[in-house]
Amino acid sequence: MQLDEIDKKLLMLLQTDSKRTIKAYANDLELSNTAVYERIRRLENKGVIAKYVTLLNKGLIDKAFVVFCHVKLVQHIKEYVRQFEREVLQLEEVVECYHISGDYDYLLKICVKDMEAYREFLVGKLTALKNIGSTQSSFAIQEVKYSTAIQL
Amino acid sequence: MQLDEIDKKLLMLLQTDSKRTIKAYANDLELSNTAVYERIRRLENKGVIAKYVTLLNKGLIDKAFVVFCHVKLVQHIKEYVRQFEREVLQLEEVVECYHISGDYDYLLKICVKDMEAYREFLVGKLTALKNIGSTQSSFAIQEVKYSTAIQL
DNA sequence: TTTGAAATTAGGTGCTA
DNA sequence: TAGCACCTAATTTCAAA
Repeated sequence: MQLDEIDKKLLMLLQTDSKRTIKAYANDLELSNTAVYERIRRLENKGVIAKYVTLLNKGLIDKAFVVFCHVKLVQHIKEYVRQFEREVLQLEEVVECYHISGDYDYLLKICVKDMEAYREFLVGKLTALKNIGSTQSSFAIQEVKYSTAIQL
Repeated sequence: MQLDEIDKKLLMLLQTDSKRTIKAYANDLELSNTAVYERIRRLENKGVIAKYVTLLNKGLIDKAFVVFCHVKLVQHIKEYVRQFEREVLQLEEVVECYHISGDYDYLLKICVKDMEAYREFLVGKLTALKNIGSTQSSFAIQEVKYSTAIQL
């Protein structure tokens, strides 16, 4: 997918705030309304723009307790791996999950209310899954940076 | 902040897709246009709704190489810690950074084009910072789950 | 530039503390 | 009676062609 400099600037603006008017983006880019409108349509159709979402303040909705959990599986048979990944998708507390290189197989980011809620998640849901070997939890002491924007 | 069941449903809808019309949310919630409009306004003013953003498809913009980097500082004097955190905020490749418990001090999530770009980031920017002790990088083999939505 | 649709505002009702 | 959440309807603004 080829993006010119205007596309990149536009995408940076959209990543920062998706609720401004097209006219506002057009002003910033020194383009016409229509030109910007068509670029956005094109970027949506090509799939570069994946979705428009609302971000919440975790502190105000009682989900400020963030934990990173490294998970090791017992066996790495394709079938078991697939099953684990399918099950993780269903766990509402898990906001991110990556299959990673290194000592552990997976890294999960979990958002819950507090330590008690995390314990319930860990004992009642995560380690209750088949094929989980060991886990190691790191607690977020502070969120230094959180961004959904990718620099272009 | 007190959220009733309607607020929670509304926030789930907004987290999933922020570009639908108010009428559409109103239909789903079986409320009037105005009632939904005023709830959204209230949630914005209270700060529960932090912002509206556009999410991009990392694969289509050459930033599909995701790395988790654990960082240990040499010294933990408040001044040095603050400086490190200030500098991390300026690193455009770093999309998330958490001060965490455990063997390492920080966990960074980094999005770049490829291994070569990561090497340049690591050598040219991250380990060039003052007070960095050791780092350990884990590469994302696969993104199993990525969500900005928090379950309410 | 125009037009239809959407967001926003205005004005009023009923419930609850 | 004050405050809140909701309604319908009028108005303004914007996306879309």
